[in-house]
Formats: sequence, C-alpha cells, structure tokens
Amino acid sequence: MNATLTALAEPNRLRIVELLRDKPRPVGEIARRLRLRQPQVSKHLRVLSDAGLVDVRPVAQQRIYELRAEPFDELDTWLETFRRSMSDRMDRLEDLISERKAKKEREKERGD
Amino acid sequence: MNATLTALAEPNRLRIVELLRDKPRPVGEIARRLRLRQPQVSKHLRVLSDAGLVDVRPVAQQRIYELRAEPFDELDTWLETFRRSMSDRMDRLEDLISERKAKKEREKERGD
DNA sequence: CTTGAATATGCCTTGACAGGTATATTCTCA
DNA sequence: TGAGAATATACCTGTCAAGGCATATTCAAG
Repeated sequence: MNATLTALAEPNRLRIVELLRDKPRPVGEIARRLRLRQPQVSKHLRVLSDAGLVDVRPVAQQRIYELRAEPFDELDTWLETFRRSMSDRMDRLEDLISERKAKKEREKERGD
Repeated sequence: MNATLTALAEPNRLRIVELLRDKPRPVGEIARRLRLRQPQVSKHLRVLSDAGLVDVRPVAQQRIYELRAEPFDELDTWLETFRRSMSDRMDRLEDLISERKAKKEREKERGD
C-alpha cells in the first residue's frame, strides 16, 4: 500500500502510469511522448516494477511495460474504508453519544 | 492529485490519516497513540493540511484535526479511469486490431 | 499576570532520491 | 561477427524532506 503510494507520488512516474493506462508501451515510446530521457524512464519503470505496478514483456530488444491491476484494486479497497467512515459518519449523532460518555473517556484515553 | 499522493506517501502521515479515519483527534492524542514526538506530528499535520487532506478546529488550546472527504473522492474518481481501461481492456481483441494497423502506426508514431 | 498545558515553528543534520551523463548489456540483421 | 538500436545500470551531484531539539505561541485557570 505504502509502496504503491510512494511510487505514484513522483510526478513523472504518475505521468508514465497515466500513459500506460491507455495501453502497454516500450520504454523508448514513453520517453519520446513524455519528453524524458531514456535512462530516467528506465529508472522510473524500475521503481514502478519493484512496487508491483507494472509488468515487463520483452519483444526483441524492446521491453513492453504494462500496468498491473492488483495495486489499483488494493488502493480502491483501501479507499472504501474511508468512504464508509467519512460520508456516513453521522457526526451529529456520534457527538451526542460521545458527549454522554465524555467523562468516562477521559480516563480511558490514557491507556492506549 | 499529486499533492494528495505525495502527502499520503509518507509512512507516518499514512498512519495519522488512518487514525483520523475513525474520528477527529487532537495533536497530542495522535502523538501518544502513534508514539511520535509532538513536533513531528504537528509538521505532518501541516503537510496534510496544506494538501487539503485535513481540517483543523481549535478547542481551547487543543487543535482537533479531522479528515476532509474531497481528496479521497478525487482519488477514487481517478482510480475509476484505471478500472475502466484495465479490467475490460480486451487485450486480445485490441492486439488483433493493432496488428492489422501495425505498418501505418509505425510512421504515425514519430509525430506526437 | 504568572504558570503550565497544548501546539506550532525555527534551525540543524542527515539520508533518500531524481536528474545528467557515460557506459554496459542485449538483441537484430546484414 | 560487427554495427547499431533499445534498454539498463553506474556514478556523481544537488535538492528536498523528515527527524531531533529548543523555543515561541496560545490559551485556561488560579
């Protein structure tokens, strides 16, 4: 999860991922389209690969990189846990309940 | 989008966000629960705040931080564009079509 | 208005990481 | 096998960001 986020946090890497979203592409084409130097693209793809975000498939001297679905699925699953606890958090209700337990909470807070 | 990812990419910041997912909390409590020093927590919260991931609400000398929904919604929207183009990419079909256009592509590729 | 709690900020140091450039590696084809 | 295309890697350098620590700030209460 953290690996995924770290990999995507770099701007050029994000651009690469968004480019690969359309379809798999060889290194050279990525470099050309994004106006990046080939070595940097290779390095970024290495990071993305280590993070499990892309797969490689050699074709002659070319290396075709393509996105893997799993990390994005995981990200999505993770996001779900937020929509659940935020959108329908029923803040008001929770506050009312909390208020009644306020005094007891104060002591419990110390442990853990 | 990139701001969101960058903010979430830092491990301790991710822990803070996950802690706030349950409910809003003051700085001191976050520090205590995550066993982090208060200044670092304040700094991380600053970053999260600048990225629009959290809101602050002062209560006496305390500052209660809580998650904002928007960035997570955006992240979700962004992810959708991937599920669309990956899960149902119909790779085989696409490959067949591509193959037929292969020669023409080769020249077009140069421009753009 | 002094004290202490809760939090923010400033400064310093250090490590990680991205870009630049040269070079190694791998493969095709003549 | 030699040349050149496509890609990966090594090394150097500069930058930026996170942690540690001291200190400033803000607020409540006596």
